[in-house]
Amino acid sequence: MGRQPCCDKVGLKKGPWTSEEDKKLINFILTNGQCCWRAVPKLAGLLRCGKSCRLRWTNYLRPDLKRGLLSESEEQIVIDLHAALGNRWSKIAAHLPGRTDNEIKNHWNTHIKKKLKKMGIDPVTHKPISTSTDQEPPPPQLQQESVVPSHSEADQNKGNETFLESAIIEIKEEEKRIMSITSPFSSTDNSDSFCTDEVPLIEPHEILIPSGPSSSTSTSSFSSSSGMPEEMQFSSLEWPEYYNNISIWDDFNFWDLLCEDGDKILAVDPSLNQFSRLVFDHEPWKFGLL
DNA sequence: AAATCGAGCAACCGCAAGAGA
DNA sequence: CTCTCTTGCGGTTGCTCGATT
Repeated sequence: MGRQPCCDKVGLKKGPWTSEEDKKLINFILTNGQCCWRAVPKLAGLLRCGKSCRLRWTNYLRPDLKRGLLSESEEQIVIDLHAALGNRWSKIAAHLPGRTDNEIKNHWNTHIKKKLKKMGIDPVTHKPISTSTDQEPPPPQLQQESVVPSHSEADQNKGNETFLESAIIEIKEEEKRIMSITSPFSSTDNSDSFCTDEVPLIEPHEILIPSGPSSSTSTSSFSSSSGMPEEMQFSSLEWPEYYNNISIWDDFNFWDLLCEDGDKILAVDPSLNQFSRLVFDHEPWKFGLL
């Protein structure tokens, strides 16, 4: 029998995505939402396989993604969850909003692994690396807590502990539930599980606008529960001059966040000190002052 | 200044699970 | 129940870029 490959590889493009491809994919998903990924490339006019589109969206284009390195506290959460769950990156990522499993996996392999080894901790077992074999290993959970290093963020970690406990308990319960399934009818309750691929249709009120370090007049979080926050509306003073001259698609890496609000899209430019905002019609991808 | 090396990360691959016909 | 299709996940690869020689 054999599985059908995810795509007909003949004539399909591979490798890094161009901004033009990104544009097409974002345009399609924001216009139509996520549907059958296999159909996306065809409908969006992309010479990619659906899997590649899904990955690109999930790991890079999704509007709610955080950028940059994981913070100390996030790193600590990853370490603790990894101690409890192992390499279940998607489960770990589910407890770190705005982070993807791929990102966490990469960060683990490039940063955390080294860090733990440097500290004399085996990144696989989370036990102290020791040459002696007669050392009695502590129970897994207690042990992983004991080897986790304390640092200047201890206070924050205290807060994380309860978070982690509940996260781990939640996952354990989910596992128990799965294990205890004896009838197919009991498997339908997965409403409490969170999947990183299920969040593209983010509501405006769910988006937090990060405050820039020197934010003064125009940075704060959404607090309104519906519609476009007033603060996201443009004043001509906030409009960066260069936006009038560039194509947003030439390089939209400057996007930090965007969200749909009716037929509008909000985007934030973190490269500017004051997180200037732009609002534009996403159909037909022209933007300007409102 | 050029060559080499290594770290970091985006993207790919193959397998497994889920869903529906 | 079986088969097929789609999606999700984790491991791995390979490219890019900065650091070092």
